[in-house]
Amino acid sequence: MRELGEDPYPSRYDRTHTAAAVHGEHPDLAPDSRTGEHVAVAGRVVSVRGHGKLSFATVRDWTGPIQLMLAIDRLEPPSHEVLAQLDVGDWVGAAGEVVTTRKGELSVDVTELRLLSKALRPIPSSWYGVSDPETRYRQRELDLLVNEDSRRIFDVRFKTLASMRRSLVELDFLEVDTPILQPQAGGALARPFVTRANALDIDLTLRIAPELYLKRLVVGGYERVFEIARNFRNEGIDTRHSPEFTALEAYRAFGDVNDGMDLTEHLLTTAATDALGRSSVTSGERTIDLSPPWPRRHLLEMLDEVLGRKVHPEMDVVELRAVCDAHEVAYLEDWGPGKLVFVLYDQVLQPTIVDPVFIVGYPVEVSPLARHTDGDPTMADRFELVIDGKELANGYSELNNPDEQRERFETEARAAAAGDLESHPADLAFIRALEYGLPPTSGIGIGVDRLVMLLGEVSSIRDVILFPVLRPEAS
RNA sequence: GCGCCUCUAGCUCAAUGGCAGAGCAACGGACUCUUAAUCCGCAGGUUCUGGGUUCGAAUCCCAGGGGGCGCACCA
Repeated sequence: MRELGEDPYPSRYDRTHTAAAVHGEHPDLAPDSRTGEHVAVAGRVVSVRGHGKLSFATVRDWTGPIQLMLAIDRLEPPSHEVLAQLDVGDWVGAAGEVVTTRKGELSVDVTELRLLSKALRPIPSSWYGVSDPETRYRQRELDLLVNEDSRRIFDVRFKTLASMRRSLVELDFLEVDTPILQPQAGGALARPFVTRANALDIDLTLRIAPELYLKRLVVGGYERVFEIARNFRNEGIDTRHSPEFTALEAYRAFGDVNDGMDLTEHLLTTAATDALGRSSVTSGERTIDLSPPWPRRHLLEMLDEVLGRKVHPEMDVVELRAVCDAHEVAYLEDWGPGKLVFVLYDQVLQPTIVDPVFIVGYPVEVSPLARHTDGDPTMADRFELVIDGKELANGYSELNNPDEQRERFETEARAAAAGDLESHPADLAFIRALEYGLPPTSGIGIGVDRLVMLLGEVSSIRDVILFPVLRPEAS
């Protein structure tokens, strides 16, 4: 191209129409018509069908494909040379009249074809695509370029995020951003990544959850806040866990656990409609109905049904261990009764749930930041949303009594001191904030990646994260 | 972390101990209504890496690397 005086990487192109706009303006043209309308489109060449003096090419922009008709006697110089050198994968701009072919396909009858960027590497076969998972994850740009289904999944992801953000803003929630680098991890039980701040000569941890900072903002007077937070947990990687993942957390002053369920249901059902245009998804052989309202059931009542007997975190650990044994649920010696009740739920009850259910009431022992239930100090006003056997969201009436919070933290700090890498020392700055007064508050957290997995109908979290963490390629 | 599977041309895949191949893409040519265009021609390899067994290894064995899946921990 350079020999012909054509720059293979020009600086700009004046596009007048996207592919979708051309199709949108001419939905029902009869075959072999001419519109007299001239447009300039631009996109990546995905297919070329040459016929000597007449060629067809399909270019795709981010709204979809449009066909170019390239008749040698209507092309103006230097378009002939561009066409002669054209490869699948090149970016081109094409100007000409909107027409339909004899077969009826809407096309641009090109008079000027410009090369916008040359593809030096060949694009994989459009028929077979790229299926090797390693290539798809390492070279996501190639995956997106070739695989329609990959584009579909990320379309679902970003529509879901946009929908939830829109819903929250409409409800007067303020989007905020809180620290990712934190002096001390908190807000969840998880092993953090640790990094070094040279200027301060201290270690910092990457956040495992934004929860404590968001509640401090509510103390500061922000009555409705949310953050779409990238969290980092230094733990195992599998089809449901990524070292970095996205959580949506929202806090609303003066609300309780029921308001949290209302909000969660609203956000998720709206997102499903906005992203998919329907309210059901499939998972393997099963069809999951997402239409509201979703049932709200008490945890202990459901456990009673599935276990055939009552359990409660007030019971003796020996008795609860016997229940675990009877259902082949493994446990550790140092687990208290609340943790045992929780694992019975997690192992026995949760996998049986398909359609959405809000399960309400969790042991305080496994809910260190949730307000305890009035009249029962061993249970917390907390819910989890379970869909298709998986936890998609959870939330609670926030614990705002600083003395009780301090006691809960001290329990966790003892575990940390005993060597538990997922437990953390008491966060004294958070306790101090509670001492200034946190109003009654409803908080929720939604696992965005898992939600997108559900809506996008894929089974690996790597399929919903653009660039998942992988080992570096060998040099 | 442990177990199982996998790695061959740019992509998708054959070849199961006996000359490393096909389709698509690329490259050269023909073709004015194609859309997985068609036709003719041509080229394409560290079979992930290293070692071993064998007359002979993509194939069998050992070690290492990447990836996938499952189990354990977690959301």
